Amino acid sequence: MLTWIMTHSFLTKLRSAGDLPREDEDLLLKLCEDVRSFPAQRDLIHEGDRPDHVRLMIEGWACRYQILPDGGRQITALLIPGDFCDSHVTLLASMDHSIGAVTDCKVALVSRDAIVQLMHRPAIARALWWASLVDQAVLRAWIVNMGRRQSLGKVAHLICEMHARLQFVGLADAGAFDFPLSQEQVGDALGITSVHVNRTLRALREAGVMAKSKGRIAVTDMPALRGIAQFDPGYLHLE
Amino acid sequence: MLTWIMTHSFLTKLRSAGDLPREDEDLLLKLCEDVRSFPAQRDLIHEGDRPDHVRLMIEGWACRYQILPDGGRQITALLIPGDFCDSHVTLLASMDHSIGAVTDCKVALVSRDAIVQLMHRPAIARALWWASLVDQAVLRAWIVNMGRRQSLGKVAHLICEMHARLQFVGLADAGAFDFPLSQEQVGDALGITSVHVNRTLRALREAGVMAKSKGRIAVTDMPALRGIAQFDPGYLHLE
DNA sequence: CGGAAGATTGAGAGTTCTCAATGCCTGTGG
DNA sequence: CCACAGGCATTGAGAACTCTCAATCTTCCG
Repeated sequence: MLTWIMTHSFLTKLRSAGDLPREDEDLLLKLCEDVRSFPAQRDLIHEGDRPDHVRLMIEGWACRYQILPDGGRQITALLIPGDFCDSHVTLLASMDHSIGAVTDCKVALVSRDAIVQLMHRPAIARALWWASLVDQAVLRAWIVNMGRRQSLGKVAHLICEMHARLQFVGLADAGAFDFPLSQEQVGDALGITSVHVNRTLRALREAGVMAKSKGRIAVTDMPALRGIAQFDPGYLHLE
Repeated sequence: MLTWIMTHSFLTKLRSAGDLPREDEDLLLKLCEDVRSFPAQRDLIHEGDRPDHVRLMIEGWACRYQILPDGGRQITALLIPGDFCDSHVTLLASMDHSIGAVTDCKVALVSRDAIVQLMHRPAIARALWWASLVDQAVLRAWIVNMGRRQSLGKVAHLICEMHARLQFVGLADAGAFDFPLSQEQVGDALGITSVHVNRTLRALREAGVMAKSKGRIAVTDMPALRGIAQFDPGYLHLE
């Protein structure tokens, strides 16, 4: 599985930043031998921690989130296989947010020193920089989503984005894919109430564009869904 | 002015990432000799452009923004002196958003090649990486702001953030600072209507925490304002 | 079978938007 | 120096969207 994700997911993403020499690929594969499992709900990293490892998602979903003084919770990013949890490690003093496992997860730990080593490899440094820029683009897209769309568009856009990202790492086919977020979690990600998420999902179902059951989504009319979401995948910089 | 901003603003930020050797500072200063002026409203970079320069804000305010198919506009970041406009240049194919001048601006252009050179300097590479991580933290804070606060808190938080950032680069004192955004632009940044921004500003004024006239804000009760905003400056990673 | 978590639904309350109308300030031209 | 146009800011009233607070239903699991 690890080998699979490194070759099909993470490396695929790195390659998007340019060609990666074969020896760099080997180096990366060797570094990720320390893989840990986390159960759903458990925090991978907690706000205030000073992690000395960089974490790479291998399996499962996780999320960045923050808790506000009034108890509100906001999810600021969803992490799927191939995503880095904390590019911060080597530079910022401490985590300004937490990362929690949405489902059971497998995460590869790479030591701080190993990352510093890796950064000396031009191709890898470029790839990590590229990944960071894509993360920024996704954050901007979320801001646009929360600011300029109402619930129907928000939910549709989230579904479109996760579908595109999952498909890119080989975890979704054209029509259906795993989507393990509860309605409560979708609400926390979009800044709306779980009750309203429920009504919105019903509206999307009744519009005939998608259906969700258990932890799985089936998109029945992708063009319509993308229309509702005003979804343009360009910001993901995939291909 | 250029020398001033380089020493007091940008370099101050870079130093936050660690000590910067004196020769690196000189190198940076020399690189920023090509400074251009842009009038308010003009785009510095337009979506779809493939810029071959990195731009550093020297004077004035600018904003990243996106226009949606339905005509809506969302500002995803505010740029003040010392901020980079486009760390993207060397890696991503094209801009996925535009950057517009809010006020008259002065911007330093650094060539792509010069940046690549700079990245070979460990201290500078680290500093640029650090700046990018802080940008991400600000984006996450905006997501939290848009998702979990209502208008009063949103506006208060934006004011607190800009005050902290301006103060860090020496452009604000404890009580007052320039704030050139129109109510329309504040609305575009926060995902609310300019009409509602107006009512919200009035509420803050009537609460006695701040006043805004022309392009200037005077905060009369910072603790109260930060309380309303639930503002915790930690995410800016200043100091 | 019982319990717990998540999903679903209804009804009323609250926030924000829309659409206009009006007021204020500034720069321009006579 | 004044009139006037244009861009913001301000205000009101009703509509639309989303939230809150329960209550009920389903599903999953021990």
